[in-house]
Amino acid sequence: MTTGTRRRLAPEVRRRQVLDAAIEVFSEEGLHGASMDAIAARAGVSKPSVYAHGGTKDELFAACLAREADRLMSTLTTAVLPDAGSGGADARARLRRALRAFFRAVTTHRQGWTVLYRQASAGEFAGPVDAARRGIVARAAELLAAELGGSPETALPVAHTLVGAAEGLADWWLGADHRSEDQDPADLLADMLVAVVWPGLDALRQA
Amino acid sequence: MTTGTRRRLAPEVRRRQVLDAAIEVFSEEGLHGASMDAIAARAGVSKPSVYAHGGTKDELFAACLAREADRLMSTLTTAVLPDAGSGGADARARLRRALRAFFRAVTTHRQGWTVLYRQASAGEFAGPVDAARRGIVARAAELLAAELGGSPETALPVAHTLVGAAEGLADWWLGADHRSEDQDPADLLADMLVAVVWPGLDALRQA
Amino acid sequence: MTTGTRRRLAPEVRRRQVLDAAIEVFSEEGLHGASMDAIAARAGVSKPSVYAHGGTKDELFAACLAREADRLMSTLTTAVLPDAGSGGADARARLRRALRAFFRAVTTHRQGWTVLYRQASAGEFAGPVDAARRGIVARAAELLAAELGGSPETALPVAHTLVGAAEGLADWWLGADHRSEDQDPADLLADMLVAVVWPGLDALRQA
Amino acid sequence: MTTGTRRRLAPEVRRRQVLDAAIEVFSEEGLHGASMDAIAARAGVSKPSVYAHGGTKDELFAACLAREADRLMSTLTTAVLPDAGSGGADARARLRRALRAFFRAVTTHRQGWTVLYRQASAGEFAGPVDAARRGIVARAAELLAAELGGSPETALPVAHTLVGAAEGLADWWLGADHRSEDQDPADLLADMLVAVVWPGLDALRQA
DNA sequence: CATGAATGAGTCTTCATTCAT
DNA sequence: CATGAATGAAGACTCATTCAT
Repeated sequence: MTTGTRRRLAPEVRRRQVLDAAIEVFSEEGLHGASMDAIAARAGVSKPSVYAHGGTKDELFAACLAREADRLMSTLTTAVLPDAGSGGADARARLRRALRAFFRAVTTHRQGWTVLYRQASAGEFAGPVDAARRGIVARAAELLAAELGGSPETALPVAHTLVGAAEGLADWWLGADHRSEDQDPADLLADMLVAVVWPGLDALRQA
Repeated sequence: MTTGTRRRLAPEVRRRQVLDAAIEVFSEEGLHGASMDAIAARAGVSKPSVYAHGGTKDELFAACLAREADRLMSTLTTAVLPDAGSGGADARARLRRALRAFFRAVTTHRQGWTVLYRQASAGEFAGPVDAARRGIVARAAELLAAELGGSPETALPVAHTLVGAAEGLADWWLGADHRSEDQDPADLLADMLVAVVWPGLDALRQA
Repeated sequence: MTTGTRRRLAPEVRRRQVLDAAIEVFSEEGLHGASMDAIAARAGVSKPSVYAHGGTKDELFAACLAREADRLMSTLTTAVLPDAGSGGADARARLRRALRAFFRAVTTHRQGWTVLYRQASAGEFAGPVDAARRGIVARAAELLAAELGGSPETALPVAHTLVGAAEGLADWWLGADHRSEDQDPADLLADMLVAVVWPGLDALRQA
Repeated sequence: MTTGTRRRLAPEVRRRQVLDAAIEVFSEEGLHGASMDAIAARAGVSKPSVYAHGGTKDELFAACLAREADRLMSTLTTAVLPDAGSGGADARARLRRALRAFFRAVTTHRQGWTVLYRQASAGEFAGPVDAARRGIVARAAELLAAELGGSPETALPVAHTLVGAAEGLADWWLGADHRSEDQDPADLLADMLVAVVWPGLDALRQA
């Protein structure tokens, strides 16, 4: 209808179209608030196509969840990879780099993880959502343990604290108009968060 | 149905019943996921009674939101009131006390604010929800400004960070089974959070 | 609530209050559109009082119907009583007098019969409504038969025609703004209708 | 349900099915009395189909109204078209022809206009209904003005009278059992009405 | 394959009616 | 008696899902 001809696209391309549209609509309307009609319209395809390429509404939501979780996870991992865990004077810099990656992901891709996972923190999807979030936090805990010493398990509450803090700060930045700042927002936010938490983390390490 | 007899109760009592049930169900199922039938059943009244005492679904949700926001707000305020803002050596203790109040509220009343406001961070209720959360954070910013010096505006991002961190830590504690701990969980959590953030905050104050 | 004290009134007075309110509301909202709540509010009493004095909604509507039918019926009868049926040169004058009475009733008491019976010309009340209307037309047929000669049965279609014509003309007058006319509207309308139908009726009589 | 198989039909066909059913049910039960369930059942489709093809209940009712008004209007216009307005000796014949068309339409299609428009002469639809009826009467006034001379405005009350008379007479015929008459009822009714009103109209013309 | 058309199931909301005070 | 409070039943409307083309 949009193109006049109904073009046959490769299945993976269609699937990506559908997922993109779904993420947008889920982010705006919430899990229950989003309708399959709206998703189909946003994707520019018919409703049966949505079912063909995205499956049931629940499956579709789960796929969105998984894709955004993966995206965030790989962003973090990539940012941290180089010379991780060498301890010493650069630990602060490495934390800052990881946080900057997180903030960049979140501020660039607004409708992604942060918005998405909140929709479903209760209800039928509480399980998968929690699992995904715990995955991310677990990864953060591993990194922290490498930097600060100690086992990942003891680092777990600290990781939760850190991720929560980062989300809170990102919320603040996303909430108001900060578009005119000349600095890269990710840099700014990473600096702010490091200033607040690094002294405490450093002290924990030495304890 | 619960009582078998159809008892006449004072309107305020019934309203409380309905609000309590609504908060439970909204917490479990989400705004759109919750049905008025479920709320009526949970409250042990008929659906028309829900409408009579709680109004429309939207009004009911707004009322739940308002009640929990008020509850949390007054908890915080009460905890902080005594000898606030005297600066100096007790600032750390006062922060700890406020955090303990927050954690107590959140861990005691699981289905309260933290769970509730996330349901509606997008969609039709994004506005009210955000406003409520911003109110709480603004209060935190005032307290921080009193302790650390500086204007509430500059304290705002720090407040967001702090609230986010507290929520993250609370999530961790609520997520797994920590019921057997012998210490008061609120104390434990407050100690943990203070350990992470106080050094940084202290440094900010002196800057 | 209106008076502060709930005054005990004689049952008939209460019943009249209720019926008056019911006629108003039924006229404005229609049979199904009117709610017992609205009627109670309009009457200034509580809903159980409406039931106590007016009975079920159906009974109440039937009572309204009956009261307005009676009112119209007696208006007509009264107008026609003096020296009815003397035939001859005054038949035209007597027809005019009856019509004037009809128009006066209808234009004075807008929310009465004309509006009311149309609400229910179909549905559960088709029967009673039709019966009431037929009663009125039958009375008209009797009068016509007395004037024009012939049996009431043969006069029946003529009576239907006449009543329909009167209603149509009344509709016209009620529809637009004719408030500024200096002549009594009932006189005007009666004259108009007589001008159209009398020659034909007169011819019928002689046939 | 009627067909057993769920057949795919052209939208216009389905729309006609739905409109036909709606007119029947609205005629029988009234605007408020009719339920969308009943309309769906009568049409032999599911409720969502009614919404898909007929829209909201209000829209559906408006569509029924419009269709019946158009049908009646075109019937009248068609009947009157040939050599209209030539005045003189045939005016009576032309009036008779128009009335016969009206009566044929009304007696053939019982559940049409006459029944339909009364349902809604008050309430939310008072406006549209009145407008539609006024359209018909205005057309009648034009015709009358062409025949009798004078402007359509002065003919308006006469037109209202005439339409009302025709409706009243039609009511009489529809009310009782006249099925065994050997004459075409439309002819019979037109003759009766012409006998009553023509002399008066003729006199008006010469005045 | 892609789609317009169709539907069963469920949601919010209101109403006529009746207890218990 | 008059009433506020309570409810069973029903109605308008929407949605996720699937045939038939």
